[in-house]
Amino acid sequence: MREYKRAWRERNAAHIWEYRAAYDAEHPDVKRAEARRYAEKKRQERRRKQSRQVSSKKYYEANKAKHHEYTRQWRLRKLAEDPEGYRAARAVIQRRWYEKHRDERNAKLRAEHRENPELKRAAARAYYAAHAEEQKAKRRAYYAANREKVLAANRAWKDRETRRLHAGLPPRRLHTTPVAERRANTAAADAFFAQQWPAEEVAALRRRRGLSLEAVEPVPAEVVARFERDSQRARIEHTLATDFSYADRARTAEARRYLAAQQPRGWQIRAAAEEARMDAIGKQINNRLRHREPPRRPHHLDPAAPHPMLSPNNPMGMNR
DNA sequence: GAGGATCAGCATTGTGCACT
DNA sequence: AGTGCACAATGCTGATCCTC
Repeated sequence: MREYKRAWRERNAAHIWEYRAAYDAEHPDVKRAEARRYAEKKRQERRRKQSRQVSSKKYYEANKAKHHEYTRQWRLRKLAEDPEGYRAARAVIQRRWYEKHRDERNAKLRAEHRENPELKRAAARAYYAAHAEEQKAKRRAYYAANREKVLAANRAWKDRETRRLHAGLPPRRLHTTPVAERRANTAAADAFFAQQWPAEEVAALRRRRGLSLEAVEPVPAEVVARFERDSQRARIEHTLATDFSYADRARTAEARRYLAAQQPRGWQIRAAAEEARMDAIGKQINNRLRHREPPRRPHHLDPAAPHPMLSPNNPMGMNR
């Protein structure tokens, strides 16, 4: 009977709709009352659901230990009943969760590792020590399977090293900063940038350097003129480089001649001197930041062993 | 080939809610 | 009041890739 009625309603949906609309138009008060009843019913449902949640939560909080024990037993039972099926079902659920929280979780793992890398390192060292041969065999198998890839990576590395040596650059050493050092750096930066200078101290500093406001000389007209010339030159250079309406060669040459004419006599000499001065500053900074002796950890199995990089046969020792 | 960083995946435990 | 289960989170281990 139910099925028959459902089919009938489906067949006559348009008719029912018309009939309802006509009835509602004739009895607006009935329609309103119906709407109110419906809204009230929904509200009640929501309230009931909420109170169920609250009481469930209360019950859970009151019987937490019991519930944990129950859940533990339930899981053991399920596992015993059907180990394969249970594991598979669980894996699906976990997979779902993992897909949804992949980035978040990985970020968390990275942060944890950064906070305390020793934990993981110690475990890795122990593992390597216990499975040295196995690991080496795996490495060899990987090499056998990916020989070209490994060789290409080695070539790329050697090329880079060669370029570095020719350019006279210091060795490139990537290393993470230990937690303690990171903390100290942050604290120092905070102390430096957040420090408040009392007005009288600022005044004292200025006096000591002959920078008191009264003593500041007006900027010489010549310096102002040079600054304005340089600014204009930079603007023109920028326009030439970016505005295609200046693509015409003759006009470009003309503009350059104009720029040259604008420069005061001897500007090339002065520019070279400035260049040399900037170079000297750059070198100083470079020297200060250079890693002279890159940090090394002793060999994890044999702390007395020389580092492979120091081996005369190791191509990586080329920078020594 | 050593050792580090990162990530995936399984194990374990905790939490909350629907349902009986 | 109690059960059952999905989702959430963390622990632990090993795989893979990277740098040197």
